[in-house]
Amino acid sequence: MSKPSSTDDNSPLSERVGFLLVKLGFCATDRLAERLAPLGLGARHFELLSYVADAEGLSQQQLADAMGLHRNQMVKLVDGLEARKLVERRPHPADRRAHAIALTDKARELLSEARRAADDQEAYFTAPLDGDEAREFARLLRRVADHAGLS
Amino acid sequence: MSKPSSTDDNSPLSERVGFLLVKLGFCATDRLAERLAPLGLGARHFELLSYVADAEGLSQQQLADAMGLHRNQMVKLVDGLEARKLVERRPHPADRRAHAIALTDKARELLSEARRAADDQEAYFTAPLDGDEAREFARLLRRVADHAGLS
DNA sequence: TATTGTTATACTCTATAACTATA
DNA sequence: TATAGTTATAGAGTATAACAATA
Repeated sequence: MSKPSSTDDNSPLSERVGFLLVKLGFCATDRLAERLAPLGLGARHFELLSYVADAEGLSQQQLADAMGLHRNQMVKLVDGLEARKLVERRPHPADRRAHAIALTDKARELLSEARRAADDQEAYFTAPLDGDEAREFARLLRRVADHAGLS
Repeated sequence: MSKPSSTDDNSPLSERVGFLLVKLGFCATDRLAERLAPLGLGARHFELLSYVADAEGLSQQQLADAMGLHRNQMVKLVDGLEARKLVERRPHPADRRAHAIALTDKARELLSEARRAADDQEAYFTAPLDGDEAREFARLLRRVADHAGLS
């Protein structure tokens, strides 16, 4: 008894779910980067700004954990955004080793534009789907992502 | 009048389709790499072997086009597989500049194992879905990928 | 003149270790 | 002793330009 699968073992690579996820992932990353480039932001910058906007005052370590990065990588990421006056390293109220990362007003404005860029990228991928399909696609993606521990 | 969307502009990043595609893509790549590692293969090697299995005798340039790579990258990729006696560079029947890439019997055996690794990776992602949902997920993914020009 | 395979180079990303100041 | 931030370094991966052989 084997569980019925949506693809058989000899179906071409280009139709397999696991492989489609890989390819779509690279493509989605590229398309997002394209649309963010005019704003001078990379996908990582956008992600970080979004996290900080959702929860201001977190430490670099906490942000790194949330984004699945090592704290070493967070340093350069914050360096870049701080140099552009988009985030500030403030003294952490509870731990003098840590920085409390905060958004500037300039960043809040830029983030609005970046969200529109992300809307645009999303629309590009959901374009071939009608309303119901797009909602179902989003629901299934969230469920799969959740199960894979991406939350 | 704006088209109804599956997500509104202020929904958290982690629930947005565009971002889920990015994150799931990285995760799917990692999980595939994990399962292929015991076979000594990277995701790129597996992809190349699969393409060659589907159409033997293609040139490196044609394979590079199919995989969305530059021909320069294909050289090292083929080098690695040739060193392990998984592919052969044969004289191309129609163009003396080109190589006709062929699979060895050893590669055909390894490819069977690699496909099982890919099945395993796929099962990991579709685990939270029931049969109907998995089929619908695959259908939607194919449609989106197709529209994004990944075929 | 254009194309295939190749090499070399540089640039970006990422992974790791080590240091400092705090806890 | 462990943790937050930092720095430096090495490795993988990627992008580009150039060259020889052939079309």
